[in-house]
Amino acid sequence: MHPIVRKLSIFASFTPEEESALILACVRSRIIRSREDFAREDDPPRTVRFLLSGLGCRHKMLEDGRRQIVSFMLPGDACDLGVSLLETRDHSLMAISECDVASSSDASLQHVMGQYPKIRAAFQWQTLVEESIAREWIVNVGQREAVVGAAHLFCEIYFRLQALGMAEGLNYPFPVTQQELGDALGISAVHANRTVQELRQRNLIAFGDKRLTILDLDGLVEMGGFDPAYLHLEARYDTSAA
Amino acid sequence: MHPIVRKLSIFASFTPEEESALILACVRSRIIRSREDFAREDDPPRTVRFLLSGLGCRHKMLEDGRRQIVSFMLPGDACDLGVSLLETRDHSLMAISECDVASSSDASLQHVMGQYPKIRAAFQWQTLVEESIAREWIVNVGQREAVVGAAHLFCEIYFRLQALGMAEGLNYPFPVTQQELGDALGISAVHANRTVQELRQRNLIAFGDKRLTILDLDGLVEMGGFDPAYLHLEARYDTSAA
DNA sequence: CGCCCACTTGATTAATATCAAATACTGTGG
DNA sequence: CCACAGTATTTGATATTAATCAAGTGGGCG
Repeated sequence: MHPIVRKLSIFASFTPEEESALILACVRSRIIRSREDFAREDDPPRTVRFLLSGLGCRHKMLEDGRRQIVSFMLPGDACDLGVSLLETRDHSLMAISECDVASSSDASLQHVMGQYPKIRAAFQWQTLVEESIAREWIVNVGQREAVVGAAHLFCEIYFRLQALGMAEGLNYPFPVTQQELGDALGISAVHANRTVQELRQRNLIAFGDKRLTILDLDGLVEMGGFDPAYLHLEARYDTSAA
Repeated sequence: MHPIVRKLSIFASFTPEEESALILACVRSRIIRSREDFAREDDPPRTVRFLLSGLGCRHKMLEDGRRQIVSFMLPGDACDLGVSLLETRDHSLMAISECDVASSSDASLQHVMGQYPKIRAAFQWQTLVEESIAREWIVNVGQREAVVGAAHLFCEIYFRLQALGMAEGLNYPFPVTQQELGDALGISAVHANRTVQELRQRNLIAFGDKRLTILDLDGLVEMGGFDPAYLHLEARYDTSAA
């Protein structure tokens, strides 16, 4: 199944016609090298991009060189939904692993959404979920201490991949450096290292070789105070109305 | 001007017909007392609400009693845009001051958006800006130290009010307690107090009597590393296409 | 082989939390 | 108007968390 369809199918099921409309709206696809920024702050927002494969992130730099990663993008995620409504980008996009990124014009997406209300709803759903995840990150970074926040993050990625049918057991590719992990959790790389070690010592995870393995899902969920409700992974759209 | 129209007018200008369609979509309006939660996590999302007057916030509680405020809502802000697409709420809404809150059914909003593409675009814009603000909060809480984050927050509120034409000089109503300020910045109430005091000593702000006064806007902007670009306050919609 | 980068470890410092107590402010009933 | 209770703010002392500095280990790869 095409990654975009797979992602939106979390929200609703699509007819073959809708599926092909979705897929046809995405034109070019190009390979982004690992660690390459494929959109920078202040870039004029033109095309709408979709991550087809690999792991990406959104991040913001500060003047003093600090950086905050504000979300991770998984296969099927749209990178710039609706961005034509905004004058400028407010954050950058980076490929963590090598990524396959498709592009689409905003016009053709608008056209598809006009024709298929369910697709419009699905993209709107994706935007809302993204926002919900951002709010949860504020909590993660603002309130949870390092070990707890790390556990929460590992759970988030696991549940999102799981919903895509991409979790291989309790083991998933997670090629982030400890520096990047720190940038996502709002802590230093050194502290990220100690944090990972603590989770390892508690036999909750294994992390290395660019993979994360959950050794004790219940334990990790409890440690992170994780409740998957905010990911809104249940299908919602009334398909009879299509 | 009606608060909702005033807010969306940041994005685009509306014809009288569009304005009245917008206003008519909002039915009941009720007064919420200060500190009252008017939506709780796990509430089933039914109506779409709009803040007409007062100051509100979105917040999330943790099991241990900690709380994170994840955004402030100003007059004209929609509280639950598109929320009918989600099964459950993922955060609560609280009135900080006494608030006037209007309600609307999702159906009637859908109808208005179907009829007036510009209104659809305006609500989409609002959702995107909200998400951008959430991302900036992740940075604020994750990377900036307390004084800097506080300065940044005070700038954010100022620029947002300014865009609504509601900043009275450099002085605006800000009836949050220092506990709430701490909950927004991810710091303790005691530290919030010392933080406020530092900003006062530097002659950047005055804060008291439920108002915030900016004594030195340039200084505050610099202290907070504030760049208003992420608020996306420039009108964008091509009105000739209406 | 040797270099580069990520990871690891230890020691010290800085930021912030927590605990505790005192002071001011707000509204209310008498 | 005053006394009072309750809440918010302020201050000080101490504890914890995480940052920084510095040095060492280890693997992957030209």
